[in-house]
Amino acid sequence: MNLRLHNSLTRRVEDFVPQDPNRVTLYACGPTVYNYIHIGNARPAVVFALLARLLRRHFPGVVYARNITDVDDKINEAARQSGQPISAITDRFAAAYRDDMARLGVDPPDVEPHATTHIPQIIAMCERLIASGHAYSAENHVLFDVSSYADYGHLSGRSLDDMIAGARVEVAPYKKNPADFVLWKPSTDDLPGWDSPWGRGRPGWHIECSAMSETHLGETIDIHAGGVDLQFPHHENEVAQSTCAHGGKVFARYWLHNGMLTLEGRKMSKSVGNTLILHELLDLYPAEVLRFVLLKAHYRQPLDWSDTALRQARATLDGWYGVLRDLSRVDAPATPVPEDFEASLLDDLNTPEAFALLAGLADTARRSVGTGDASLAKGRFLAAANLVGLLHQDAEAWFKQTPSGAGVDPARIDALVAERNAARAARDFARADQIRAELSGMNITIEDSAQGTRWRVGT
RNA sequence: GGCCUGGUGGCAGAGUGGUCAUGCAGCGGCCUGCAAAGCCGUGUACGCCGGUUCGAUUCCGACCCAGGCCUCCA
Repeated sequence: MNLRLHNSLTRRVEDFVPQDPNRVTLYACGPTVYNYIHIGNARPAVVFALLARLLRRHFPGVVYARNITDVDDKINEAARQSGQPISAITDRFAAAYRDDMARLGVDPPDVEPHATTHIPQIIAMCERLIASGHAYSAENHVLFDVSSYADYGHLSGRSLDDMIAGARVEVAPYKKNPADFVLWKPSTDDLPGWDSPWGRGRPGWHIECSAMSETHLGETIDIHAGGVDLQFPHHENEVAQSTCAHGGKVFARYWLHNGMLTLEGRKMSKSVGNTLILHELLDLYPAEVLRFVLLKAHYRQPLDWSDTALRQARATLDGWYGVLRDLSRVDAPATPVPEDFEASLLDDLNTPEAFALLAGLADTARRSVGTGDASLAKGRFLAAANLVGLLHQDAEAWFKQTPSGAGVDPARIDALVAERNAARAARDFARADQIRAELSGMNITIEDSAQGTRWRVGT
C-alpha cells in the first residue's frame, strides 16, 4: 500500500508515513451546530471519512476525530432569536448533523468531541501558553502573541508583515500586535460562560480544536484536515497554539485542505446566502446522487453545484444500477476491491480516476451477463463502488424510488403493464401505446427487456 | 492592494513531454410492432503570447481571465 497525500505544509503530494503505524491519528474540523449544514459543509465530511476508511484498510489502529463546535457567537445569536436555551439549539443541530451524515453514507468518526466538554483542557492550555510567554491576558481576554512564534504564517504561506499590511479589521486596543488572536474572551451573564483565572468567559474558536485534538489524539497528530477556507486563520492559529503549548513539537504532520463548493461559480456560504441545505437536498435526491456529485471532482478542486451536475450524476448511476438489475439473480460473494481502483484512491484520493475505472468495471459486469464470469464481475464492481459509498441500494428499488412526497402506486402500474402486455400479445399495438402514454403521463417509463417488462420512475 | 489556486472537447472532469481518460449529451447503425434499455461505430480539447526541446496540453516566463484567503466560513 502506498498512500500519497497532498500536504499543504509543503504544497506537494507526499508519501504518507504515519508516526506510529499502530495508531494513525486524523482530525477534521466539524460543524458549528447552530443550523442545518449546507451541501458545501458536507464535502469535507464525505471526503475525509473516505480517507479514514482507506486508512483503516491498511493500518490496524486509526483514530478519526471530528469535533462539534457547540459554543460560538452564532449559536448565541440563534438561541437569542429563537428564544430557546443554547443547549436546545446545539443538541438539535448536532443530532441533525449526525442524521444527515448517516443518510449521506458518511462513516461516523471514532471520536466526536464537543467543545463545551473540554473547557478544563482549554483553560489549562491557555495557562501553559501564558506561562511560556506565548500568550497574555488583557481586559479579561487571553490573547496569543503571534510575535512569540517565529513560524507563524508558514502553513498559509503568508508573512506577518503581509498580514499587518493587509489587515482590514479594526484592531482591539488591548492587542499587542494586530495579528494576535483571542484564546479566551469574557462572557456577559446572559451568555454561556465558565469560571476561569481571567473571570467568567468562553473559549475562542481556534483553541477549541487544539485542546480537543490534544485530548484525544495526542500532541502530534498525523493528519489534520479541513476546508481550504480554514487554512487561515483557523488552522494557522491551531498550529501556533499547539506547537507553543507542546514545547515546539510538530502539531500536525500532514495538512489536507478540500476545495470550496460553489454555486454559479461563487463559494457557497451562509454569509453570502447562496446555500443549499443538505437536509432538504436529501429529500429531493437519492443520497447516492449527492455523494456522486461530491466525489466526482478531485477534493482539492473547486466543485460547482448545479442541476446539470445532479442530472449527469443521476444518469450515470442509473446506468450502473441498470447493470446490477441485469445481474440481480447472480450471487456475488465478497470480492476484493480491484487493485487499480484502490490505487487511484490512494493517490491523493483521486476519485475522478477511480470513477473512470468504476465505469470500466460496470462495462465488464454488463458484458458478463449470462456468462460464467458474471459472479466475479459483479463482485468486483460492487466491491469498488461500495468502497466509495455507492451502489448500496437494491437495484429494482433504485429505479422505483421517488422524492419524498411524490407517491407512486406500484400495484396500479403493475396492472397497467399487465394490461399493456396483454394488448401486445393480441397485437393491439394502438391500445398498448395508449397505455404506455398513460404511464408516461405518470412519469413512468417502460422497458420491454428480455427478462420481462420493467418500469421506472422518471424518463 | 498582499498571498494562493486554477483555466482541458456541447457539459462535467482526470491525466500525460511523443498511442486511449472517463461519464453525460449528440450523431449513424443494430435490436424492438414502435419505443425504452443495451450493443457497435463516430466527431470536437488542452486560455493567449513567447521560451526550452527532435517534439509541449504537459516544463519555464509574461499576459489575460476566473475563483479562494486576508473578517465568520467546510
